Amino acid sequence: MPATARGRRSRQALLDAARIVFARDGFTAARITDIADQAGAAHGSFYTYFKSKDEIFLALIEELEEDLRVSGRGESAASDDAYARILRANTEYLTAYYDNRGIMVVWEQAATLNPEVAELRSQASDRAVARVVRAIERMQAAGEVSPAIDARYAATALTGMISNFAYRWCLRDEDFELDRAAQQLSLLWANALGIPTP
Amino acid sequence: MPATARGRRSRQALLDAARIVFARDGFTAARITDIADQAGAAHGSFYTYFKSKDEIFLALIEELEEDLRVSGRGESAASDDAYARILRANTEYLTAYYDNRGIMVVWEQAATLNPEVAELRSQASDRAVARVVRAIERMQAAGEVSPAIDARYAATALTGMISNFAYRWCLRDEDFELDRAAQQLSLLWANALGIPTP
Amino acid sequence: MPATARGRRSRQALLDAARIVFARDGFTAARITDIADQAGAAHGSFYTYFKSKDEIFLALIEELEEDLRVSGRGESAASDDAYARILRANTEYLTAYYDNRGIMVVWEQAATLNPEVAELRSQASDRAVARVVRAIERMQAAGEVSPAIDARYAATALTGMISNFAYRWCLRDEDFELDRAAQQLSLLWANALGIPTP
Amino acid sequence: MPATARGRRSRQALLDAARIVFARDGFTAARITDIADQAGAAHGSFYTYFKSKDEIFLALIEELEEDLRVSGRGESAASDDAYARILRANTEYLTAYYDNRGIMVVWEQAATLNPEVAELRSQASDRAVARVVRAIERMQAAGEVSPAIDARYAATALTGMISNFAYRWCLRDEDFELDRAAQQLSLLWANALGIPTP
DNA sequence: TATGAATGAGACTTCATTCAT
DNA sequence: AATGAATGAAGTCTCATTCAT
Repeated sequence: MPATARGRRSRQALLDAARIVFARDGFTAARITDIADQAGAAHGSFYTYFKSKDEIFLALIEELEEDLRVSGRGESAASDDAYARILRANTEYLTAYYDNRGIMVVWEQAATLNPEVAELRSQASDRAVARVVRAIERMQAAGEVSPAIDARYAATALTGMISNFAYRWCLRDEDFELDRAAQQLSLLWANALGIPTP
Repeated sequence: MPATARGRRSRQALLDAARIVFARDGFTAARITDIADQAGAAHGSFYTYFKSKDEIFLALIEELEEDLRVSGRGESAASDDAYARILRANTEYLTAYYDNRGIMVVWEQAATLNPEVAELRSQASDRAVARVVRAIERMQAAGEVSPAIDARYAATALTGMISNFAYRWCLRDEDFELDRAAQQLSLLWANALGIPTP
Repeated sequence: MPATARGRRSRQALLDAARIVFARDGFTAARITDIADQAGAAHGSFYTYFKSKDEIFLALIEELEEDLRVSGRGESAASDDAYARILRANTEYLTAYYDNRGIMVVWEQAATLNPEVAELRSQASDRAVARVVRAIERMQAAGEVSPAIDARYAATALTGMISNFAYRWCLRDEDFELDRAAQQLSLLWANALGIPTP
Repeated sequence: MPATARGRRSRQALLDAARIVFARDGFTAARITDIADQAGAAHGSFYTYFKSKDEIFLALIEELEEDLRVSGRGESAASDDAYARILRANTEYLTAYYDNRGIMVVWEQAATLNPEVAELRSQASDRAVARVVRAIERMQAAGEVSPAIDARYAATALTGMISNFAYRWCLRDEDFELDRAAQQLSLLWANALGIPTP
């Protein structure tokens, strides 16, 4: 981290610029020059703060995950039933994805190009899968979900269903509505596991 | 198309080489030189048959889709029930994806880089979604699926669930088993729509 | 020269094609492939008859000069006065240039690129200059042209005036009229040398 | 334009190098590499300042025209008669052409290859023609030049006579003398229009 | 002779990264 | 810290010419 306030400002300007440029041009097509220009900095100044295009992208993703995590901190009343929890989680995810759709789509792209980005992407997925695995197993223990369901397969499939839906929606700007999507996806999710729905 | 048999052989050799190189190196890292080398041809010969890396990739995808379509021609006994049809379709899809996993994963990558590839990818998705939309609507008309389900949202979500599962499985070589995956995914799919399962 | 009639036909087809392609694309941009295509021949057949692009161009120029020489054989009545002879020569030159304007313009271009073509071009110029030098000297001997005129400078300048006019006219398709141009240029030419005009 | 003095020096070094290389090798044969080498710069540095060979050539021509314009600013005493003015203009033109003969000859070549260069070339010609047209019309109005002369045809022909003479002279390094050429060409020019000569 | 595929030298251009000021 | 110029590796593509059938 830069020592001076001025340095921190410059670094942040580059990060903000990178978010815009990556979202606009994609990972591959984005050029260091463009990011520096967008930040109002000289070409060479970029390297004062980041070693490479990959590095700034990783920093950007970290910042993004921080944002997503904060926005995901909805108050989950203990009294919520299973369906309500699913609905809220899906709504939050879709909202966050849509709000950051430019960079989310590029993240998927960058993950196909850079192993470290791929690793970050995988870890995020894995965390989500693990959370869902635990939830399913808890419900199976409580007799609320059939033992015929394999928690790991199901968690992978269902989280993938949500993230892929979000990706397609945002990538091609398809005509879906946020609330309806959250409701329909949650319905499918709950039905798939045999959880009662309203 | 080349006029002589020799020409057709050369072209095919380049396509075969491209499949290997793309699967090994990814779309971006693959170089024309490598493809020509792999095909045992001179550098310039590549350009006798293809104008660019993008063009040969598109040709490769067309060939691939042809292959997938052929392998998808399973005999569907009229007596099949809904679940059996879902299971067979999913099994076929996962099998084909796995058999071609190298190039399938690169296809996803290339789709993020080249608009024409993206278009092909989208069309393939759209066709699958459209098929499932029709099936759901038919079952809704027959009272087998609840009218609370929005066919378009559901078809997008469920096909996405399958293809995303296949992608993650093949991308990271995760420890899933083909038959179990097909069975679990089909179970989730059927449950989600309220279709009876064994 | 090809031994068989078929061979001679092929060679001529290539020459005709070359004239079209060179006139259309210019010397540099014209490709062997295009010439062969235009002639309805295979790419490789070109080399049965010509060693290179330069060679076919030289052959073409020879053919062209033959044509020009034939068309320049106007009957020059002995009774003609000097102005009439000048007018006829200029009219013939401009007519021939205009009729072959596509290739004439390319000839000028090719002369800047290929030494042999430049040599041919120079020889043609030199012949024209030499003819005019002789004519001026004859007229000076006869007291019809002032001895203050240097025949070599004048002949170079006046033939250049005509050919440059033709070049500009045809290159940019400028709005000049053949008869008026011939008349005006001849008037300038005759005046320049002090030869009586009508 | 470069922001720093160092940048401007580098750009100028490339322009100077280009002038040498183009004059030596011609437009087509000149390579970017050679220009960079000649300027003592790295290959890639060329592209810091110019997008292509065409672009640097155009910049070079602009610089050249600036030079020519400056050198053409001879003091024209109002007392000059028509012949004196013609003689001075021709002397200046031939001098400038000869001094820059290397690049002037290449300019003619490049004009046959690049439309933008051709356009610049044409504009320069057109300006010269327009100036002469006005001069002739003025003299016709004053009764000094016969109305039988068509000003546009004559101006095109006479300026072409001069420039073509210069071109041939410099292209083949023909044995002409600057002063004698200027005097002879001016004599022909004046005679052609019926202007009194010494 | 005709064909069309094969070859490979050679030029151009991009842009991430380094460096001098 | 900031600037902007300098570097050069790396890859693409063209096309005249050669060759095998």
